[in-house]
Amino acid sequence: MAVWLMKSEPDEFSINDLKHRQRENWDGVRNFQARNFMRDMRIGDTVLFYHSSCKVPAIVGLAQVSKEAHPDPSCWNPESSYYDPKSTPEAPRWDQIEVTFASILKKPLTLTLLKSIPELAGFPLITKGSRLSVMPVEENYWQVIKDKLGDI
DNA sequence: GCCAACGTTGGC
DNA sequence: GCCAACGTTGGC
Repeated sequence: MAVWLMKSEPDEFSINDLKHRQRENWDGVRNFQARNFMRDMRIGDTVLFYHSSCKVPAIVGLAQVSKEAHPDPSCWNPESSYYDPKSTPEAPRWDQIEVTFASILKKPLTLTLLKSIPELAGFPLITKGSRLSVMPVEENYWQVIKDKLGDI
């Protein structure tokens, strides 16, 4: 079973929003690398929910993949901020997955903390300039992070 | 196929 | 709000 990390701006969609809704389509991903990672996701995979572009960037909760990749209709909607005229229903370019809420961490794992852990050097989230919004969490990194999750 | 220009991400 | 880093676009 794989583990992934997904970024969301809490002003747009936070872990609390996910808790209230329980399930949510993860749409709007408009980066090929991130999309390809989503295509590798399988039902039941663990997702680390990360708050980005906010006061305290951090892993704030856990979720599970509950639907595998399928076309993201927001790219066909001219009203949507995710609209992409290059994607058509005949030739879908972008995919979404669905995640289901699992838990909110009692203590978020802040980016500052994660950066201070030597074993996490090389983890894409903390390498300089990395802007990937969806990334795999390799087994060795997952073991380290899991240790820091505490009581969930 | 190169690369400059541009837009976006996201930490600070 | 700034700006470094990166991805994408489009002219050539």
